[in-house]
Amino acid sequence: MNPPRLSRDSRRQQIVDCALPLFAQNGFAGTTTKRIADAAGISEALLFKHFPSKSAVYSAILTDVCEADPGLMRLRALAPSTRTLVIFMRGMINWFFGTPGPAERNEKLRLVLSSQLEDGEFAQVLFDKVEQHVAPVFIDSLKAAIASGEARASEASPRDLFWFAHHTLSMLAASLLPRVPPLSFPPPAQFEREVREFLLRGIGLDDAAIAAYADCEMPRELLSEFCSLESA
Amino acid sequence: MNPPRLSRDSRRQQIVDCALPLFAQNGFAGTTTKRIADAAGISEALLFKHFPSKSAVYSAILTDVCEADPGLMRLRALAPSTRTLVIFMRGMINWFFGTPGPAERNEKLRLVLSSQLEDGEFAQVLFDKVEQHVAPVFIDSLKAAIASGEARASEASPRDLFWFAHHTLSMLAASLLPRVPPLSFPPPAQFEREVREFLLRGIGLDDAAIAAYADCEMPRELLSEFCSLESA
DNA sequence: TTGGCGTAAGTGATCACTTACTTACCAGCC
DNA sequence: GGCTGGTAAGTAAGTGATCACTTACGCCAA
Repeated sequence: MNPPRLSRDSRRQQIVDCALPLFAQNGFAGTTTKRIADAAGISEALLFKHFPSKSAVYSAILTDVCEADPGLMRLRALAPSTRTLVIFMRGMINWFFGTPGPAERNEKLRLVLSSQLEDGEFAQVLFDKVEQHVAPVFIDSLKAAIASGEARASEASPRDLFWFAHHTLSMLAASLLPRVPPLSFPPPAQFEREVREFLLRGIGLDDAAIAAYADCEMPRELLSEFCSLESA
Repeated sequence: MNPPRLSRDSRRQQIVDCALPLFAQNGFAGTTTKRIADAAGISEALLFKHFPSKSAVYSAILTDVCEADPGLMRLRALAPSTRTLVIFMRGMINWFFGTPGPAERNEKLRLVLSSQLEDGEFAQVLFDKVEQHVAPVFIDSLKAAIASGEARASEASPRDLFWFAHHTLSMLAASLLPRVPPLSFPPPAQFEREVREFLLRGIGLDDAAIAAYADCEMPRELLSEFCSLESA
């Protein structure tokens, strides 16, 4: 009958887990401590035994989301090449629009957008991580593609091009967040082809190279790596 | 000594004008009716004489922002061409990053992002307007560019390509919203060149055409048109 | 004189957060 | 094993502040 008594750590983690979707859905101001406590199945008093303030819960969520540094070494181990570049781009598109349940991804998107509407601190931490761990794969491969003649050089640095592509995908995903999306796009498979071509052309890849690697399959393991990786 | 008594319409408009930056900055839940009243220099009671609820003020803002249908006819009157396409793209980039005070633009950006984090209704209305009044210029010119051989056809429809470009710019602008932006980019002039090249390449424009129209000046009047137009 | 602009002073509800208290668990001692 | 005391998990019932929103009334121009 009684709910189980949890250890300090697991209770704290449970609160964070329960609060995450609430903050993501309703924003900081729109989320009440009562609703967090209810979601966790505890009293507000206990919530404040674990966290000194509502802000502390929010901060704990943000640092939590920034954790998790999975096997990105495997992706970094891939030799920089045009093929890796295309695989990378497909992986990134897949992360934003792919199948493995939009819940977690949408929560992160919402947190980033909320952060940008506020002080941007969380976005900064997250983008730093992406720039350190994700972007280099793209950058090295793009350089390799240019060197091999399969891509033209750009006005923009590979690093800037990475963020252009990343931001395009972020905003597209954001526009699909509402229950009734404000814009309609083609079905997933076609949509993926469209976006991929747009981005690969944008970063200077030649049409011949785009066509050549159009059907290279995503290594399954790498694809899943990518999903967890983007959360780094 | 007494504050001036305003007519119903002008008072109502004043309230909307004062509330807009508050909602844009703090979101719906984060904005209190007291702060709106203070910003307008009136009592809360008067606020509720003009609007039945806080939500009504918000709705009035959104419909207000969606109004204003300026001389977009002049832009539509431009003959569809590769040159018009490049001018259009520069105008769009300029609207997102240009000089005429980021205040108004940032407010609209914040409202759109907030809307996407909530029900997306406002974003839908705004995007509908853009698709009706802004996108056709782009679409027709891109078709013309393809027909003239200066652009390659894409997997994506010109309409989708327009939104890809628009979303890229939206997210870039959104990432620059926080006081301390989470990402740093080159100085404006260089940044504009980078983004323009990325987007024009992305929509399939040939490098030769990009270079050919690289220095075509923005007609001043059209540029300002564009600014007010994007709010349509 | 009177209709509508305008406000002072509230309303109950809900906010983040506390206080005072009970309950379960687990030592260490007999 | 039982008994027990200390500690931490957990809660009921608040706190004053602030929320969105009202009521009752003054005031001024037409």
